[in-house]
Amino acid sequence: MVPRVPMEEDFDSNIGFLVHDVARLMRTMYDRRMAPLGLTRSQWWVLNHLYFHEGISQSEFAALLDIEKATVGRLLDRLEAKGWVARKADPQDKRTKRVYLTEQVQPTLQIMRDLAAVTRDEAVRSLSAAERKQLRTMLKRMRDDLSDITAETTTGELVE
Amino acid sequence: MVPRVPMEEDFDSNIGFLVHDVARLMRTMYDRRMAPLGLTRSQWWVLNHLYFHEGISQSEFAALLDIEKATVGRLLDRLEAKGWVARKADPQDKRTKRVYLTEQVQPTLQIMRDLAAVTRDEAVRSLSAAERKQLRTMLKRMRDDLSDITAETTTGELVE
DNA sequence: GGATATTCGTTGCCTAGGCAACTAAAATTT
DNA sequence: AAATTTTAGTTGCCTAGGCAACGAATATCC
Repeated sequence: MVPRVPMEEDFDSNIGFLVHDVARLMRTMYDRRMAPLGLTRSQWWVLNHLYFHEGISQSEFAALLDIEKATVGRLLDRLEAKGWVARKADPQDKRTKRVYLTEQVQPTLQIMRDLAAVTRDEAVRSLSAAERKQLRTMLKRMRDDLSDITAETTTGELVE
Repeated sequence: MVPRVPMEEDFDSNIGFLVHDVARLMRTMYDRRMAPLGLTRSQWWVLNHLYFHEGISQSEFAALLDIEKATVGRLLDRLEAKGWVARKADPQDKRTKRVYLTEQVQPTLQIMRDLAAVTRDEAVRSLSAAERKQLRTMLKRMRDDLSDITAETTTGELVE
């Protein structure tokens, strides 16, 4: 039996939709600002992770980013087309491809980080330092919980 | 001059990406659970708003949801195809179409709300009541700030 | 060692969302 | 009143993301 919540008051304060909304607004802002550089936020996200995990396989990468292999593959297609990323065959395993950053992406990466910082600051400009810290903590806990649940329901029974 | 933040430590705690991640995980969970009912979260979002604003025009609707007219239009296409929504011509203005819920969507709406509540609870299950309240407050402030900035930069000069 | 499982990456098909360009219609200016 | 501008909605093209199915390659299990 699910607890019934009165929709009318809960509507605008629904955490799910608030998160969704804030994420969408931030994404749009990032993307709009980064568009002149020909880079989306997701692409930047990929490049940044790659910076710390050069030579990772696509499957490992998908697990790391917690997105589908197909999504990673297509993100890499676009990045490779722009010459920012290179896929190299693994000598041990003919199935796997390992991913590397190219030289020419480095300057772009730096600009991106700076632009991202600006946008991020705008999003949290009305939050105090203490609030930001709290927010981070809460979001991390939510993310970790959700990751666990996703993992459970993906690899096994659904909800019951 | 943009302040430089060391990426390594900031990476996992980047509020922008945390929000993005949590939003994605919640969306995926919602959608997965709602898939058997043939409804996505965005569609449910639209239907729920419509419940409180029957007869709204598509442009007003886009402004209300803070998404593009094109996006609203296509969401309505799918919902109309499923018979959950009806577009009717405005008698005063031949350009505008007004949107209404159909009868047969009502039971689905109720089920959706219950399912959504379950998923939402899972996402915040490790947060105390006080924390949830704080989180809501902060997210609202972020959303409102971002909305303002988006409105500014959309209708006028960019960043400078 | 051969049959079966699993894994890796791709492809196809779906929704969602943004931006830009367009048409029709209405509103405003001159 | 005619010309211009604005508005409403659609369409096209793009990225992102999920799920499912697939072929090739590897692992595992008799």
